[in-house]
Amino acid sequence: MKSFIINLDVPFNLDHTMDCGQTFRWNKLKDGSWLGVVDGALLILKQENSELHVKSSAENLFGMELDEGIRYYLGLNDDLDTIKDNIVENLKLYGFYEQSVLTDKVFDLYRGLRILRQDPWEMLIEYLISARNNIPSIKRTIEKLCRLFPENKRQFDGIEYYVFPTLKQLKKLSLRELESINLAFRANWIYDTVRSVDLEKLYSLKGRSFNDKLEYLLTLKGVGYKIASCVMLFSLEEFSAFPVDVWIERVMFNLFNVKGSTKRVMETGRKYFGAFAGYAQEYLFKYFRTLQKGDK
DNA sequence: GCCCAGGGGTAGT
DNA sequence: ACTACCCATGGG
Repeated sequence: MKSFIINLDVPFNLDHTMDCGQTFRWNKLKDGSWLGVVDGALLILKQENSELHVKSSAENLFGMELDEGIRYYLGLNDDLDTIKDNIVENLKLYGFYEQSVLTDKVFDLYRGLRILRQDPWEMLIEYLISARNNIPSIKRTIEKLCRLFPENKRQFDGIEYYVFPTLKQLKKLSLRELESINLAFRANWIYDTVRSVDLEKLYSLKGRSFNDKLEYLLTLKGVGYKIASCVMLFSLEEFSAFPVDVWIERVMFNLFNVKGSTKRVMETGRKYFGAFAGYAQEYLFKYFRTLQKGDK
């Protein structure tokens, strides 16, 4: 058990980061702290202004010292000002002045929202579950999937939690067992994908080109442009990836008057927002979704 | 009962 | 390459 404080020397907002739709396994407690399972460890994070209070069940993370591992996971090394400027300038380059003003505003509104460095295998399965599904239901189903493996149960500081199943574990599940946790038509996809995915290949995609990443991901059953983009953006450090879901579809019609196939809208977003289109996507997703829902 | 949800596969153009 | 339709389930 390790407990310490990270002094934040860059803009960071824990609530925005954990509650912008990029992750399904972080949960907020009543006292304002966030609970998550990362690299097999339970992390408890609580932000108090520029202090990030950390409790961890493990001594290190991703083979790094805990402090360094958490900075990496939270994307604290990303230069948010440079990223915002890049996006805003790119929009102006294409003559989208009003859109650049809005994007600038949203970046200020949710200042400190960062893209996490999550696990590619976990993202692949979780976003397969996300297809034509709603966020509360996605979270419940992921939790049920973890609980199919009692051996994955861990305990720390009086809190019980489950680590995400390995490929080997999911391979052992029959189609019926997958269907038993309400995966519906997604059960077939997961059944096929766990039998065809090459994890070594998947992990090696980090550092490859956008097209190389996309090409491989699209070979997996149930993975189309949207899910591939989520895996790339949230776990393969592909910040030009631009996931288009029903919300972003509306946003893109709103901002650029484009509609049509996911591919077409995605390509438009990547072009107009530029190298960090994925960052723009996350901020806009949170902004428009919060607006429509009327909560918070 | 109706509608929708961080979509994708397929068959038909 | 693009489009229309279907896919199961839970929650409002």
